[in-house]
Amino acid sequence: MRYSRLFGKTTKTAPADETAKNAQLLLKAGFIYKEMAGVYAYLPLGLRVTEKIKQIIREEMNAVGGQEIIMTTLQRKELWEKTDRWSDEAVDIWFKAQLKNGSEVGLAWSHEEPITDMVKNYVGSYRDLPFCVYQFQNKLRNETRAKSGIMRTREFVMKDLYSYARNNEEHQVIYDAMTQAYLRIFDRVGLGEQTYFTFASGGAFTQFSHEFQTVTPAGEDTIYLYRAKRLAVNKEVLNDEVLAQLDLKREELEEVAASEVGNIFNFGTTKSEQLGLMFTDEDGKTKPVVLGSYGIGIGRLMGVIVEHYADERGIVWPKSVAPALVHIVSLKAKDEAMAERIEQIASSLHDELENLGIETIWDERDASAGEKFADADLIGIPLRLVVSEKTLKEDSVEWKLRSSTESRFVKLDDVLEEIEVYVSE
RNA sequence: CGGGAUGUAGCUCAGCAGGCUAGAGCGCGUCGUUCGGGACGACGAGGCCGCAGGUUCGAGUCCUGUCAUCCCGACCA
Repeated sequence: MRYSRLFGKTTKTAPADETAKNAQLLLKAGFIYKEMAGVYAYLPLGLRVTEKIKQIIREEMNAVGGQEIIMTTLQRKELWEKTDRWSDEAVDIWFKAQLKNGSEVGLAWSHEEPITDMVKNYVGSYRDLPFCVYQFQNKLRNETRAKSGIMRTREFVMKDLYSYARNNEEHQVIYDAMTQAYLRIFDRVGLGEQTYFTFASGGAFTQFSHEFQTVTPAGEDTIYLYRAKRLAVNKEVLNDEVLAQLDLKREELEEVAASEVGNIFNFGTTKSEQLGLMFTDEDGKTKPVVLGSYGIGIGRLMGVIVEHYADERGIVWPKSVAPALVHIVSLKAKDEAMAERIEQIASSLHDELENLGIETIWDERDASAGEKFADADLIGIPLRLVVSEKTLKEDSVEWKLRSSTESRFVKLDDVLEEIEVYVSE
């Protein structure tokens, strides 16, 4: 991708009405556009990152048997009435709309009810179970106060997976597999170290649900860490009884701010019973299906990655989710022949990398070195290669990782091979 | 939903005891000089001063309303 053709521009100043670091950086770097409070559009660079994150999640969900679908944004009122969640008193974040004929519809804030109702059409026998379906879909939530940039928004893409099992034992096997898959996901996007399996409020169905909380000052939640066991307890459920149950001592816990990047629930059979999702078991008896729900907010996860890795110069993307892996910067030269050679080397390097399937941005603008470096630092692509008079005099390019302050020269003859090694690491 | 603050150029902001034709920096365009960490000069384009109403000879400036944005709190499967 030629930088000069890239849709989206960097800016020197961050918008005054954004204070969250993630949104300031993503706006300055041209990854997102703010449509209104808590509603952001994704530009090419931002979209690439979300697609990388989604692909990682997709791979892990598929690996534990998830099958991807996509539900609808418009939802039927009657389904939510069956579970007593249609009224604004019960769920205060509803967006609702009307059809031309006057009937009310809901705009999806969750898909538990519709998906479970749909599933009824395809489940009759124990032979149809268990299974897991998931989607990446917009959630619309009429939050009274959006905040923290892209961390808490009114419209966002969520991966939500739903598991349907014959009994609690079967459900638990899936639940545990999902837990492991989630840990792999957070590990792969670069947040494994600081993301904790956290005991949280379980709602009406079970004592606990489990959250995946990433430790960050930008987080809205307060959790208590038990680092050695890689566990945490959300403040909302912390009491002596819970501590005893989990075999934790209060003085061993560490209070930190964290952001909830994932949440998994056991719904038991309550919702199935409310909506009439039953199956005939081997013994010929009719039983309710055991339901589990597993969510990850894509935008929030992206925001947390930005918050965690950014430095004073800008964003620093982990390789796994970076919008591109290589950022080529070609510099100007006084000498016309030299300028032409720089252009030619940079251009062919760019083409060769793209042909190898290595996403590359080439900053070929007629801009000063400082400006290009500043933009490269802001955008945060992992590997920066400079092609200039200085480097070509040594038949080299300058190799610098965004996460490091050091740079070195790599011979033109070796650079492709070194990049391939770097990319596959 | 309660409290606080702010709306002036694409962005960051200045403006005033109410008074000439509304300003700066950045960004943008043209030309020239520069050329490895956001260079410099010249010229230029760009404004329903959030919106509506009111007070006044006169409103970006005062008053009322309204909309929007941010922060704190409440809320948060």
